[in-house]
Amino acid sequence: MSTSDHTSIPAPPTKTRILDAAERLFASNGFRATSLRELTSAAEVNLAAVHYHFGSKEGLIRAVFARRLDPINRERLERLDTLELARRPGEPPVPLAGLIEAFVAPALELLGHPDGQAFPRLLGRLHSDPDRDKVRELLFEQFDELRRRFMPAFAAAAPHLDYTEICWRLHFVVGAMAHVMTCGDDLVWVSDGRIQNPTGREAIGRLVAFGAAGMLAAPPVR
Amino acid sequence: MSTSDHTSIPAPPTKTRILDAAERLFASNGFRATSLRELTSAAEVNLAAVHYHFGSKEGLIRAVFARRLDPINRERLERLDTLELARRPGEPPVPLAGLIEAFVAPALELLGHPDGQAFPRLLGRLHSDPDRDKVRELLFEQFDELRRRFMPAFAAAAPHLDYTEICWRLHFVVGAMAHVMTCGDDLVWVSDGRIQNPTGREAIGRLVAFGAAGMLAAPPVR
DNA sequence: GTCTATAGACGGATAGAC
DNA sequence: GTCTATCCGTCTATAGAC
Repeated sequence: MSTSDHTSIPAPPTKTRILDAAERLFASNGFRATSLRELTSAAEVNLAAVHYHFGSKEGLIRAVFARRLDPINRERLERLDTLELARRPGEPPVPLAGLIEAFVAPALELLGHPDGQAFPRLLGRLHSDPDRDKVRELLFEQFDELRRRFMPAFAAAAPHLDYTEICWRLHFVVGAMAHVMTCGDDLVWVSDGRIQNPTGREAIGRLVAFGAAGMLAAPPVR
Repeated sequence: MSTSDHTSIPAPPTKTRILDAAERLFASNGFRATSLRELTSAAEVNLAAVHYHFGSKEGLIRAVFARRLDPINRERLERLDTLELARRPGEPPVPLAGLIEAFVAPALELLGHPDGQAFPRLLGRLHSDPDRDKVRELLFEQFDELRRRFMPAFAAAAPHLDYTEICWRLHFVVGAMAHVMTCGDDLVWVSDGRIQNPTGREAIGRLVAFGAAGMLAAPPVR
């Protein structure tokens, strides 16, 4: 209070400035290709501040993921709760489209959002990134709970498929979702410019329609 | 001839040994994380041989992609030729499932193949890799031809969709395909071990069934 | 074509003053 | 909490002998 100017917007604290710059630079250039020197210059903080606040470069990337992923996965589970609580016993199971939307929407909604706009690239790339083991333990707990909650719901909603076929098709849905998060630019290219700035909202609607139809298809002959 | 032992299998030439090691290491650890020292040790060649044969590390990665991608994309176009030539004028268009298979099979078939087994990881990650610009020019020409040939075929096969909707759904199919190529391990995990060593053949059949059903779905309401 | 040796730059991490 | 200065390892690339 003593030295602050009560009319100016205070600059975010050092820790937040580092996280913001890290999210943006890791998303666009990758983890390994982003040096701490480049990162701290962009954040306008001292090089040593990263080690003070996060211990190491690896600790920083873990913090970057934790900050965004916690709320996303919490919302996924809350949406699933809502769907399941709205269903009375004896009624048909929660429909596939609802389950898919509960899973993909919380992640894709960040696409158009000004805050955390860069994070989807990072999250989508996570699945194929060679550095994913740096955040593996962090993610494992959360994703394991997602799996425990969503898999039975999908099994009930798709009684025409055996368990392995459901896994395959969810794998396809996750791949499509990740691709939208990482490669919006490719969409501009394949459409020859007819698609511009795809928003999270339209991505969600289209992916839910596509994914639900794919999940509903008869299983392929062996 | 003068010094070779005619009873032993000759070791592959230096250039091939470098390409093989590079493909394997780039696939598992990524481009930036793989040093030329590690690579040349694994290939049992001298460090300077990379620069002699490929000019630079960047030239090497371009050569790694060119070696595998040329035949894959050639086969995609040949399969499309076959489908279109088998169709007489006046008959219904080439079905969606056939088009999807023509596109995804040549890439996914490498999954179980002993030679070039590592390449799919590399290819699948390509879409989201921050280093993709290092091979962008190389890929652009080939993918542009794929787009020119496949897009009209999909448009004819999916008259219920407008052009942008087709682009979105192909984007989903490509994402699913890429995810299968990079993340077979995830499939083992989500299925709780019930799926082991997914082969290219079963991936193709399942993805074609899923993707064709997704493409056939009615477009979502705006 | 293949090797050794080394240049030249950059990386993450840390000590210690303030 | 923040800063400067620096350690020490690793990297790509190249020069030049063979």
